[in-house]
Amino acid sequence: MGAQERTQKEKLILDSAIKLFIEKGYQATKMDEVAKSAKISKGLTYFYYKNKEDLYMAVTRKAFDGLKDVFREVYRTKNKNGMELLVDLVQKYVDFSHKNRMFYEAILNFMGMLNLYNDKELRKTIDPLILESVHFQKLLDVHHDCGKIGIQIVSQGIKDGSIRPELQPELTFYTIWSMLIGYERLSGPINYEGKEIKIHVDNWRPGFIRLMQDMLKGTIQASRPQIVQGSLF
Amino acid sequence: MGAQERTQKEKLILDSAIKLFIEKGYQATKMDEVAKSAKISKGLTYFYYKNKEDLYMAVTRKAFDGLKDVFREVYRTKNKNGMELLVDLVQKYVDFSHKNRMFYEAILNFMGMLNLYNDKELRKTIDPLILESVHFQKLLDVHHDCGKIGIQIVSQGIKDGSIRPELQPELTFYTIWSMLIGYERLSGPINYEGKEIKIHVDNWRPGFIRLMQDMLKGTIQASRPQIVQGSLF
DNA sequence: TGTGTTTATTAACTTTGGTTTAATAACTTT
DNA sequence: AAAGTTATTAAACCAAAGTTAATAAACACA
Repeated sequence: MGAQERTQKEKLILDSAIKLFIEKGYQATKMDEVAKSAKISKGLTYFYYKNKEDLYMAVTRKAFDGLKDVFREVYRTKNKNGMELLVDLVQKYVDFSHKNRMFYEAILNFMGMLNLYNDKELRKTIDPLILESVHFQKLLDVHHDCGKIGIQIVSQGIKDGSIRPELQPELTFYTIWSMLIGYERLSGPINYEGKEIKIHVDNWRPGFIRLMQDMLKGTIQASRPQIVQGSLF
Repeated sequence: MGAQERTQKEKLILDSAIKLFIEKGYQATKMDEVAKSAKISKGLTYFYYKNKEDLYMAVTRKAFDGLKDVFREVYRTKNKNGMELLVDLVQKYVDFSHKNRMFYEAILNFMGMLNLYNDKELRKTIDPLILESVHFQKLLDVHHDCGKIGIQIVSQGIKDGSIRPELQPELTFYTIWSMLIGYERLSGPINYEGKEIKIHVDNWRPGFIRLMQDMLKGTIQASRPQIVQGSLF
């Protein structure tokens, strides 16, 4: 059996895992089920993946590759200035995270691991098998690639004058990214004491983007009020 | 045995769990160990807590109470305008998250659960035992309280003129909070291909706060460049 | 102070589910 | 076709979460 067939079996297992992770989440998905869904024995999944977490890393890698496509797609757009590209990126990023909840959860989980990974002491808490994993290694690259593209977009915005020149592209892009991560985490309809409070994505997003633009532009259009449909109190 | 003693045993178990979670993390901490550390039998931990996750919810509750204290402490400060309070909050929030890594991790995890909780379909993926848990219920309150305080601070800033008046307090505060969440997640020294890239908290934080201020103020001091000590590329 | 009742506590048991193993089948190479 | 390598399975293993059934301690209250 050649490498071709090997990767096909791997993919079969991966697809089964993805299907189940989307349906029931990582924890609730059992290796038995993955194997059953892929119509192989449980043991074989351990031939292709070191353990359950390694399988999850493979899923995460697919997820992050998808996110990188979003970055690339935006970056390729012609006839837009840096600020416009950044707004596009925000829109597409949020869309991605909403349309691929499980994938995005995996990406966030990986970023949590990165935090540990980048700390000499805390790195020890990560399963060494995972650190060796080809998927984890690739994820480091892809994460870095995304950062690189984002920074390029900010740089471009500074060059074309759509972003104020005294900003430092690295810090600025990472701040934008951090906003996005938090935005995604906090957004969604918020329920409290039965009643739904309308800090919903669809309300929040325009204001969020406006705030980001204000932050990056040299001037503020103070006369444009935010659109609000509901109030918290 | 009265309610007094019951809560004392509960607290004993909780403290043991916290100690171990800090040392080795949630996953790596075994219920056996928690019991042993509390010098009781394993079965008894299941008398006081429904299951391991319920115990974790109790820990999370303590964590979020601590975060709420940060919010309250800032809000009580006299002789500062809204913008200054907000900057204080950011500083204290980030300090809290750094000094209480495990607690903050628990808070973020809870926010992830909230995302599921607020979605009719995804709510089903949460263990029903947890949804009933008094700790989970209390967490909904505390989360809400924090939001309330933050929104009050922004409102105050608008009243005293330190934050531009056309901003909507709810959306604005949630945007700030989302920035904080992401900032915390992305910050820390970033290692890539062996070399350490200096997007480190200590570099990033001043620029981060400046960007936030720019976003909220009517005017931008374009002449203050960000302090940068390293470059990505 | 004795008795019934509720609450606390334990040790031993059960179950679940990730991981290993040892044996076998299939394919490759020479 | 024999030897070697890779793929595959069923069954065993085992760690750790969770349950149970029996007992002890506390309590109520007559």
